[in-house]
Amino acid sequence: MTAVPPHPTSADVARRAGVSRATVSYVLNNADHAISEETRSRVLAAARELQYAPNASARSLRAGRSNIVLVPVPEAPSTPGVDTVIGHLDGELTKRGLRMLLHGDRTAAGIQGARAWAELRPAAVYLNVRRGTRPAVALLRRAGVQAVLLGGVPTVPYAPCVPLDETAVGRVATRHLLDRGHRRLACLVPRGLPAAFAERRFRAVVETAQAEGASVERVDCDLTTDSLAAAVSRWRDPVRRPDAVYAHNDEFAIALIHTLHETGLDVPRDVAVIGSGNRPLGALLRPTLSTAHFVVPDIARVIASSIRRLLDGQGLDPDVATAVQPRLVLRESA
Amino acid sequence: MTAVPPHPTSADVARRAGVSRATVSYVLNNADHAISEETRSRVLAAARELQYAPNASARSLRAGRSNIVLVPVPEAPSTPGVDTVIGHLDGELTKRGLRMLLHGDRTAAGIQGARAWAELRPAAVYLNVRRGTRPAVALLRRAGVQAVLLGGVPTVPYAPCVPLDETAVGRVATRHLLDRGHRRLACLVPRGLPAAFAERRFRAVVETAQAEGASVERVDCDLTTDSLAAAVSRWRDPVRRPDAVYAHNDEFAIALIHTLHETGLDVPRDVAVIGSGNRPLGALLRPTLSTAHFVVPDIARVIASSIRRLLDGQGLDPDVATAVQPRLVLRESA
DNA sequence: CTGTTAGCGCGTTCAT
DNA sequence: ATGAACGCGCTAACAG
Repeated sequence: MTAVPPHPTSADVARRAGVSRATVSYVLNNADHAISEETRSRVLAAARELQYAPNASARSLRAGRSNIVLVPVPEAPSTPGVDTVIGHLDGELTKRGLRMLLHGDRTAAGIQGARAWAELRPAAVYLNVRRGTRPAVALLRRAGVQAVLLGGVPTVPYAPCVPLDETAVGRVATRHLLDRGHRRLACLVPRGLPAAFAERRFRAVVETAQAEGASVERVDCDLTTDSLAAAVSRWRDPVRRPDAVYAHNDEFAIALIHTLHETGLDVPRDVAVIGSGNRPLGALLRPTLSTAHFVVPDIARVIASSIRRLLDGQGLDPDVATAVQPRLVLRESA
Repeated sequence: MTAVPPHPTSADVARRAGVSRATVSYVLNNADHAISEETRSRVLAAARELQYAPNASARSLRAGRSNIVLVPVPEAPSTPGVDTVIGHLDGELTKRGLRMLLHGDRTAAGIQGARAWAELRPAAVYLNVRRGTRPAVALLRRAGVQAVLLGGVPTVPYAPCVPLDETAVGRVATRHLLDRGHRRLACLVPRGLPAAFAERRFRAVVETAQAEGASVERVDCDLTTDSLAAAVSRWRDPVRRPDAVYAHNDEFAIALIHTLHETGLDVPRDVAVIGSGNRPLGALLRPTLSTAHFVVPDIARVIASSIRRLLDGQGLDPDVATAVQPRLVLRESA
């Protein structure tokens, strides 16, 4: 019996089983190649005894490809928590024989990022279009990444895109407020988040409102009592008070409703409020919160299936267009 | 000028620059070996033109190690959102010359998981002790992983541990309630989360309470109006009412306070309430919420520095013990 | 001092 | 069921 080596390789397994490395390889991952049951079990036993784990580097170096889908961790918190999307995405990818790997560096982007991502030679990369610039995509392709899928807007011509528009929740919510006849709107613009994030959402609200001739008061604020109270206090005067507020997300919506109540204003009678994200608390607190949100499981599914399809030489999953539409949940607050 | 190859390798760069592959390698990553400025810039130019990205597989295959810290994505949502920990951890690891990679499969654990993680031959692995069983750790070590750091409890003898005990927030919160003289406690046990998670927290509360001769009513519930209303309705009778409630987390605490108010009970006069997590909303809604929470940035820092130290042949960061202590934030609700 | 040759690391696969 | 070559980057040893 051979001594147990520190880092067992397929050669060690072969030695222990008394066969060649080729045989080991065939037994472990090529069901096609016929190997006698006898040898087969000897190899498996040896592998188990040595706690052999194949070296992914050597394997993908030889194969020239891997089953890795690389996902750079998003830079900013997006509407549905990163947790959720990631969790669902992983499950969907696993079903399709792919392994998700999240790349830690949140700041990597463009060419710099592409170099870092390309080093891992993944089969596919899914990333936000803002980080997936044209040269970045070109570099990834040249490095042998078979599928580069971009998420977000704008849709660009140089790579397939899942047009997941975070500002869409703002548009949908605003359209609802307009449908209810509100013409004097306000929009919270949180300072805590990366500025561009809140800013884009605000602009989407403004555009949607202006198309109907409605006005939008901009309210910069934090998720603190003082900040919101300052904003709300001037709304005690009915002349300066908006009909309805888009609160950016459900946390701010809940905080805003609370602050309005403390100021003596009623929701939705005096001011309607709508959020985004469909957090459970919104369904519970009174008045219950109307909200616009993405359907995370559906989005994860179409992303995963699109990646699978791209690897198989097909196009995007046709369900993408409908899956990325935000849903409106109407409750008491607006 | 050479034609532009599809997957440029160091050989292509060498050809284009008119030098050997060895020279390319020296220029790109061995500052020690002297190369003339002339050649040097030719190589760099060639690399840039070809958008050359080295192959991490080939590199780590040759080197026998990598600078990758592999972190299997946690199975369950833990007290501080996975997002937060991950974000901070990445920053801290980057500072120390390490690259964080998150492994997608949430279900992988034990020997099965270890095999999957070992394939990537990371320099280090950080994972929860529940998934890092003794054989799993052994397999990782045998595969050449230099540092295996476990998080969570219990502390085990076969690997270094960061004793990050999620139930500690429950203990600290409960101790506070006891200090305030409350002896009839209740504890919410959410059904939504993986059962074991809520269960463990509950048991910690019971143990802490019993040590002082206090009782704990168990309240299984969801984050819905009906569920909480059902639990709270019987508390209208002062005889059956607890003095104080540990609500598992801030969302449930907020929901509970809301439900208590609707039932006509005052917080903290009739019932005190305390949560966990220190969510911003808790500081804003009235009554403001007392809460116990982990200091995420500190935890991330000691994990990263411990990994670095383990790789350098030293022991855990001595600050670990203090960093994992939960903090108590006292406000109006308890 | 500058640059090249040669061989390694590990798993896969073709041809024998 | 096996020997041998291959994929790609690193580096010790060596030559000019």
